[in-house]
Amino acid sequence: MSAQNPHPTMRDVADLAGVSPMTVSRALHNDPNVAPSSVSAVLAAVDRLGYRRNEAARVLRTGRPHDLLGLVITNLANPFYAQLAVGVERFAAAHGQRVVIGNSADDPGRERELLDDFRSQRVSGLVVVPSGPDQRHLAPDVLDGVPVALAARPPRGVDLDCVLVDDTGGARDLTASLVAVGHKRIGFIGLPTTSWAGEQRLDGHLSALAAAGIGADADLLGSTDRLAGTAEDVARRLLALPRPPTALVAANNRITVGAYRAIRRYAQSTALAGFDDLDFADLLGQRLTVAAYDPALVGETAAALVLDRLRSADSTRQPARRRRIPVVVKQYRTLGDDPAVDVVREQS
Amino acid sequence: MSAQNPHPTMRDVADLAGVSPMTVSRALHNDPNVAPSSVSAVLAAVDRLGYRRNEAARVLRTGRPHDLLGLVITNLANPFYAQLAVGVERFAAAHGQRVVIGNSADDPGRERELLDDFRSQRVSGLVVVPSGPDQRHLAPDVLDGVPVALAARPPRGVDLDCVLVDDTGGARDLTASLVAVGHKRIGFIGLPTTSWAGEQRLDGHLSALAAAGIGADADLLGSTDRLAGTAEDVARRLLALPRPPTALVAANNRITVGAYRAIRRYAQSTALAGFDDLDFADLLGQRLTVAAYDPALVGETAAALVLDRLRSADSTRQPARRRRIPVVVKQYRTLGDDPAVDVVREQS
DNA sequence: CTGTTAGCGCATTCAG
DNA sequence: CTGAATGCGCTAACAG
Repeated sequence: MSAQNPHPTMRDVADLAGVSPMTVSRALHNDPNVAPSSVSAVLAAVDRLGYRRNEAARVLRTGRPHDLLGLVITNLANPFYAQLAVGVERFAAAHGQRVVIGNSADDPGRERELLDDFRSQRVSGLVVVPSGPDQRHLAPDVLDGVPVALAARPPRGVDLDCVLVDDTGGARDLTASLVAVGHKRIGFIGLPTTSWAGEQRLDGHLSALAAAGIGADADLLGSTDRLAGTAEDVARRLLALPRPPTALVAANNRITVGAYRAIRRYAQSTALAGFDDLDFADLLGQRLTVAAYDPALVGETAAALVLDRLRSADSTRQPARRRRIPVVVKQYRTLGDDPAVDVVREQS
Repeated sequence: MSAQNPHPTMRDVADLAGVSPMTVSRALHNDPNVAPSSVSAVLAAVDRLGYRRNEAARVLRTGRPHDLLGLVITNLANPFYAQLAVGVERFAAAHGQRVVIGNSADDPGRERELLDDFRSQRVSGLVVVPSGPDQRHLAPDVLDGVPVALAARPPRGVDLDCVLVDDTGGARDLTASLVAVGHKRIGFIGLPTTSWAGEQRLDGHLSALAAAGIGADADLLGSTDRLAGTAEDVARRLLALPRPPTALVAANNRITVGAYRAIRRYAQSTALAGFDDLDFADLLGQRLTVAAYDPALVGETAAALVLDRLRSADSTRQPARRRRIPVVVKQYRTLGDDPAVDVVREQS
């Protein structure tokens, strides 16, 4: 209860319990070869002193890493990555591991700093959303065997465990859902093509068109590079074409919102489909189709890959594994679609 | 480059550099009393071996805590707390501290576990979003002087540094903004009254009414307890009153969305104001007033309080401090308010 | 079942 | 400017 010695050690506990430090250590590790009477004496002393094992000493002595996972994320403020972090934390906690988080802000230099830090801390494993063009600095030999899994982006320049979203399949299904209801001129607003997801989602879109026998019209392919302007600008430009599209596909949630703005203003009959779920989708005055998946599952799966490697002895020898997170297409109706709309008051 | 000895020590570096471990230590600490030639020899050896200081050994030896802040959060999946975490991480990183995050899921038991863990890890400070009815377990003496700051919720049963949002003032201003445009019958949908923010926001609402000389009508006060049903249900009930309110105030973002649904369906002319900002507010088919603040600032401020205490020697002696995060009222127009609406295509 | 010995890697202290 | 000795708190490996 009362704090006198700020950090009592095993010695202190041992003295109070009238045993040796070794017995304390054993008792605290649930070693069966300790007399019950000793155990209770130790526990009592621990309680009285407020003793807490010094992790640093334990780590130093055993040479084993902390039960600590390092998570390097590009942007915790983005709900997608926040959810991913939730998934990592959840899985880690369920397996007795803590999580240290670092924000790389998509800066490869900062990413390296964080990795350095984490390794100095002797983390037992790493989950990384990589930011640079290449991940050779994450190769098993340079990491001295600390297991790592990439999340949301694929390894480049080296083969590593990774968890990816089914971008291509999701985008294909999204576009296919528009084709299925008769759309033939479908505009696409993509991410910068330098981004992995951007490339994949464009591929998916194009393959859906090809499968439907619709020729790709270059005029209908927009993207939100820095030059092209905001998603809303790009959408507006597409809607202003001589032969405008009857539907728009947006490559992520932010783009979907931009496209929505443009549609509401300039061409309200245009259909809209977007990658990523929107939790306020039913509040919009527009039907919306989305390609949805569970970002937390990405984190959970990545953590699972890391912990799995941690458990298996010859971790370094196993080949890199890939996991793919499924994407499903969902339709949202608007509030206005509800037959009950405008029924006004119930009683009154 | 090549990894041979998985964890080279100072000894290894010293041997390779042809100096003693002590010189390595000094060189790595930028001790001025080291010959430049030794420094460069050490640095070269470090680089060649991929040496990295063992934090556990350093911590053990110095007795000082890690440069590590523990963050206990109730729900990382909630954007509010995710932003708060961003703020903590940002401030910590700017001051050379890492952050360990744990999700308590609002469970006081889990919170204690996490705190225990963090203290075993010898974190240098703590930021906690407390979940229990009382925070005596965070008192300075039971924490042996590890500085702690509460975020988003006030201390109970003990006086601690804390950072709170100006719930009362924000709610007051929110309601006042409705009064200012002539509303006299204003419905309020609150949080469960057991919640700190719930209480404060209700207070603010009532004080705005009182200031305007509007008597509080109990019929117009709803809340989203478990019994009362969802926010949408409560809103609908208010709108169905014999003399329905002309405006609704929602006590947080989720409630705002529920109220919005009810208004769109049953009483579209009702004005709406809500606590918390909504990043898609302008997409709704309804003008909206919100009481907005910066959640990341809550985290930053809490981290600042902790680090400040860390720096000052006699930290325990200082009285507990309180910081209040300002809340501002913002008006959103809808897309439909835009004069450019329905201008259709630009060129065509 | 229990205790003793020894050393993990580093930084403080003191002596060159 | 440099090095040798010492011990932080803990636990593996060995005695009892």
